[in-house]
Amino acid sequence: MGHHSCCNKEKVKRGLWSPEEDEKLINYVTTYGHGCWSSVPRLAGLQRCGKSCRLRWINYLRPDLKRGSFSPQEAALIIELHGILGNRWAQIAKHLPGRTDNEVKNFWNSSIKKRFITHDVAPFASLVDVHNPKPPEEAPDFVSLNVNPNLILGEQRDQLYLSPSASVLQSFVHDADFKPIPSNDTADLIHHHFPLTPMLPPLSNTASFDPSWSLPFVAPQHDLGDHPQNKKYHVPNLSNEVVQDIVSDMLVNQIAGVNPYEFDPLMETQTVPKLCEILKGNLCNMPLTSVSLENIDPLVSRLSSCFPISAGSSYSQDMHVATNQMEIVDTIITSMPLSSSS
DNA sequence: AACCTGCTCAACCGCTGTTCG
DNA sequence: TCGAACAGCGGTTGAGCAGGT
Repeated sequence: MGHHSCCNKEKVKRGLWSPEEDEKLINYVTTYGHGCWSSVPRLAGLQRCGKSCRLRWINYLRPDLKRGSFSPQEAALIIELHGILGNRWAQIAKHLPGRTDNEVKNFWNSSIKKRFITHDVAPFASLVDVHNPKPPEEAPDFVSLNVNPNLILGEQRDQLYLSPSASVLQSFVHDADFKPIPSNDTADLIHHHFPLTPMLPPLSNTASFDPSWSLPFVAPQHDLGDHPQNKKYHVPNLSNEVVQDIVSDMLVNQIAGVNPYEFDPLMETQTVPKLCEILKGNLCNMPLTSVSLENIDPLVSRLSSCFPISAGSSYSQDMHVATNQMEIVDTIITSMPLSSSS
């Protein structure tokens, strides 16, 4: 098990980087550029291999790196992209400015993947499912809908059609306050709740909006039509507002311990701590004194609409419920530490 | 207080693809 | 065409930490 060729020539240091080493690397790269990485350690006066220097720079020292927890938008996009690209972390990271493949991979493995493993469920279908869809009787219930044809990663246009994957939508439909329609066709169910809407730019005036959310949005280029085979993939296009709402609902329902309908394995446990951090990160970006109703309005408005009115529930959408919702929001906010991330 | 367990994430490993002489 | 050097990627590891007992 030999080391990388550049590491064999002389004794090199391993393990965590010291601040002094970081400083040397930063000084060298910012002054001269990295050039050939194998020569960087010698020229920068470091007892490291070039590979280690490269990794340290790319994953940690690069000035354009974003720090802190993933925003709900980023989380949603990672889930979405992973459904299409699989474990191609570098490809996924390219769509997340300031994030590294390592970061995305760690986030996935620690926060997202586990909930699927826990329930022995394949989180997303691959592209194969698009091109070789199984007949309905062979396909698992949600797999055929897990592929989102509205998310287009076209190199020609370098633009995305962004809409949540069907799995996310299904989770949303389960979790939010939607009255199920009597249909076994989930696409119909989704379409019932999300009439086709053109893709809109992300909201820029909401507290939960992440300024780095800079993916270009374009109107849908085509419709998959009514062909029966296409129908199963015909997920409506959703505005980014709805994407944000979906993630907010995922957060709120779980944080509040709300389970409006039946137990949903896709939405249970494991992701809660991390998603709490995401919400925390967004809210804590505001000065504490400004955490007012106005600032959290998007979240509150979703709370108002998505809390359960299920059979057997005594809740109704009156002021009492609104008060309870606000108490929960307050609880969430006040329970958060003042700062997050490293 | 001590120990255990699980989680996070920086760093490493080993492989593949690309470049260049 | 070939092989060495290099860049880049995904999988894995392990130190450090937090929370539970």
